[in-house]
Amino acid sequence: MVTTHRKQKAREAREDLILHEAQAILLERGYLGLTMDRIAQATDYSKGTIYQHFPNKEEVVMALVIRTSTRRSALFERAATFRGCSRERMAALGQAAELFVLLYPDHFRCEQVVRAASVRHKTSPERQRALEACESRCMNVAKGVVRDAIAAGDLDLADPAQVGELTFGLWSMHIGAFNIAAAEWPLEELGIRDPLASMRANQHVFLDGFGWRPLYTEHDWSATYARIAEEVFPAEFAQVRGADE
Amino acid sequence: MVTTHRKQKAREAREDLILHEAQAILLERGYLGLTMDRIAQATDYSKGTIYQHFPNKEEVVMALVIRTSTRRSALFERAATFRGCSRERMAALGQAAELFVLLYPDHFRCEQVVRAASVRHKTSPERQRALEACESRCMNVAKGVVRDAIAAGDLDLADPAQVGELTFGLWSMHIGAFNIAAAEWPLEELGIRDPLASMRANQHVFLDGFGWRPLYTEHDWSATYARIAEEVFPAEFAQVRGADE
Amino acid sequence: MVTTHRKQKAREAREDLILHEAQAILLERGYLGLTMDRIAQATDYSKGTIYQHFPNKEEVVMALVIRTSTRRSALFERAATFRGCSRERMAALGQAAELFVLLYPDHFRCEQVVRAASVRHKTSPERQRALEACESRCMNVAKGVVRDAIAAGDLDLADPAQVGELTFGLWSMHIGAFNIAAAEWPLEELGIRDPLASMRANQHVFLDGFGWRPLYTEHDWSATYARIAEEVFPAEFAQVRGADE
Amino acid sequence: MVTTHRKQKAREAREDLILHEAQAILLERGYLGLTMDRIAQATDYSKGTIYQHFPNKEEVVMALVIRTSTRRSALFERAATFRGCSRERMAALGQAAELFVLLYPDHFRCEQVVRAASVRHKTSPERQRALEACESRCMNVAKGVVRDAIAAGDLDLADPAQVGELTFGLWSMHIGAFNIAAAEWPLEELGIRDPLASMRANQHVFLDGFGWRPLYTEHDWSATYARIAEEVFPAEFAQVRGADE
DNA sequence: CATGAATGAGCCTTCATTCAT
DNA sequence: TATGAATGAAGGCTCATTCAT
Repeated sequence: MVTTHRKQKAREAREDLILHEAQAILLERGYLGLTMDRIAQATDYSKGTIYQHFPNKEEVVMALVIRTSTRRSALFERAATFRGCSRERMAALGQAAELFVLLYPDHFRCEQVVRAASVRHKTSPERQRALEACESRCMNVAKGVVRDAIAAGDLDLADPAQVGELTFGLWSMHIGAFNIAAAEWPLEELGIRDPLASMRANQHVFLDGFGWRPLYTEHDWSATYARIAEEVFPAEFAQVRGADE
Repeated sequence: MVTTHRKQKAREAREDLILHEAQAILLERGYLGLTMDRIAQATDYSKGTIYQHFPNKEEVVMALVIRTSTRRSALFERAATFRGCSRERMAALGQAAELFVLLYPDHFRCEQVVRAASVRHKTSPERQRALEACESRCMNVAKGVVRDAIAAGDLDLADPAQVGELTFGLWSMHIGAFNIAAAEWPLEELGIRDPLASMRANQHVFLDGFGWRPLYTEHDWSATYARIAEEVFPAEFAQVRGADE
Repeated sequence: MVTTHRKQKAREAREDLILHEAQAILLERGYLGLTMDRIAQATDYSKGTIYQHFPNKEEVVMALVIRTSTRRSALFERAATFRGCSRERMAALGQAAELFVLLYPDHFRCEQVVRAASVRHKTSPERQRALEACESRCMNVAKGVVRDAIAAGDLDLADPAQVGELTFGLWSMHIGAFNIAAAEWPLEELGIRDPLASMRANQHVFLDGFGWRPLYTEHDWSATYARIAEEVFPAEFAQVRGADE
Repeated sequence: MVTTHRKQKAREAREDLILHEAQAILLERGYLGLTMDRIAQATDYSKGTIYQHFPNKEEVVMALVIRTSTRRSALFERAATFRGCSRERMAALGQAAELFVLLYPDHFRCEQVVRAASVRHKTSPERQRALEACESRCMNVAKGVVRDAIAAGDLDLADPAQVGELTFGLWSMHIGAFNIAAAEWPLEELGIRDPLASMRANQHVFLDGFGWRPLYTEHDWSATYARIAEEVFPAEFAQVRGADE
């Protein structure tokens, strides 16, 4: 029993090491540059051992994405606990999303890889479901905040179907902004220096469009953001700021 | 002379065929599944012939994207000529973007491929510039309409820099929505059936947030859309509708 | 008749152009870098036209080598006419060999290529014979001078077979020195700065070893070399010196 | 431990086999005819396995040359230990060079290949240095004997720089003679039947030219050569003679 | 005659995966 | 259970040569 348990722990540690190194390679050399040989070399294990953990290369990348996505939904769930009015809580969600991007700046590219049908379909159904679950959790957290806003009278939606639509709008702005930023599009031509800041501003405009109270002009948002950073993500912000210097 | 001309035409036809088949393969099997061998086989030409048209695989994809992107900027430029108030003209631009997606539903994925630096940097500088030019044209058309709105008093922006930000917002919603749709994300969970329609609604909310008049509730937009379809894109709409049936 | 003649001249001019460009390519990019495509492009003729002059790539290189080798034997024959004693005439031959290297510094590499059996055997027997004839002429000129030396009493050889041996000795020193120089061997380690000068000195030592009079120490060789340059190769030396500046 | 050792040996055996077959192909079909495919086929290994030993074709040839060159410098070093006067020791060096040619008749052509800059520059710096080291050792051995001759009063050189020149002379005769022989030049025309013997004779003439005592005519060289064969290279001569029959 | 599009064998190299030790 | 040698299909690309126009 004890032995089994110890072995189990060793196994997990190994798996973590593999994923850690795989991620580093993926970021440095791209998906085509990620080879089982290189993972073996980086981890100091043999190729055979790698294959005992992951039946193929696709599963490695999938596991990578799931691991990070799990952290994202955790961030979202923590953000939703922010003690504030509904729109403040939604701002906390936005903060979580931004924070996630800062913490895992390359996850986006990894996820794109797994999104390619040719890759995803080679992975096990369990892992596919695990990934979907991560996403569901994020979206449901967001929907919950929207519903709370309606319940609290902060937001009036003509149609309950708009709950999903609003969420979709925020989400697509987020995804789109990162896509654009990652793709080396000529943002200077638009006068955009800090895509993250612009995106945050635009999301507020969008929520104002829905009439979600308090409107952007009715509230001291910088105070709210300071509180979010301090009350919900103190450790993460410290980490992000530390990396900056 | 005549001979030269005929040869030139044959060459172009060949190039078109290659691009056509390459696109089909790219969509079916992804970028990694697109090989020069397969292009050769699909076009019934030999590999050598393919290489006489395109010096490498990356240039094939690049040519593909440029060809379609050129059509997009043409659609945008036509949309901007719509005779209506400023927000109606912006709606025409949105219409152009939607139309483009319906006409070339797969362009989006192709473009993603070329966006990857590792691919783009292998193509000739001329092609790179050509692609950038397409994008610039689209963005400048959009910025022009925003500026016209300000000049006409339909829109008040606190800061002229917001011209770019507004454009960026619409654009990122557009890109994000298609990314999400293309990635087989579980949109049903959000109750989204028609991502295009949802995106259009969200963009109106966004513009309302900026106070761009006439607001969504102040105007008969379905009449406007009907006019756009009829006056600016009659042929295209016929084609799209025809494909539906 | 006249037409035929004119055509013949045009044909030869074209052939010269082809060889000229082929040589340039061969030198710049090596044998593997010499392609029929490049020759066609450099000459502004089509590939088909090139093939009407030379049935394959090997023949091009062969023709190249023969053309230059012919010039070498011409230099040798002229050198042998130098009016001086036998050893001075042999010095003139050495001078011719050096001059040739200066005039056609890359011929050596071209010749190496043709020497490879795999290349030579693809060329026509006539061309193979033509190349051998060039070499024979050079060697016979040298042998003639040796025989003249014996006849004049300047040289005593124990065995008439040594006529060939002496020639072979000079020749191998020549070839060897250029091989070594061309191969980027670390000559500095031997303190050799100017392989050509060293080779000339060594050849004199060699002839001294045979007792060919006048010995190196018995004669003002610099005066002889000056006379050779002036009387036999005035134009060539002018050309070589001109290139130096 | 034992396993590691056995594996190491197996690896070396494999490498030897690869080099052996590669050499055969190189000699039969030339450098261009040497392909990784053919090596794989000849060794009955797959191409992938070959690449696990040598990262590219150039390295294969380089390894080939280094392996044999190492043997050459060993022969040289042994030759220099011959107990005799200085000129006898130089004769032993000549003997080593001849022996080497008889033992590895094809090395010469392989070396030519590696000499081509385009090939050498694709190999690892370590291998490049290893090859240079081989050559340096040979040349230094020769220079050492020349210096000993001067010290012993057997040789007077006007200028110490001539130590290198003398070495260069012998060396170039050697290289040149083999180049000529390998290139299927028409040696019969010179009456040369045995290029090796002629070269040896010529080298003696050359040393006589320097006045290196004892001169060719002052000494029983056949006795010296017999002693060299017996005292320094008994095994090698047996091998060479055995192959003759 | 000139042209250059078309061919297709062939080259070097990579890498996911298997399996004997 | 760990290892890493072996595999071999596949990929991108080149180029001598042919032949219809």
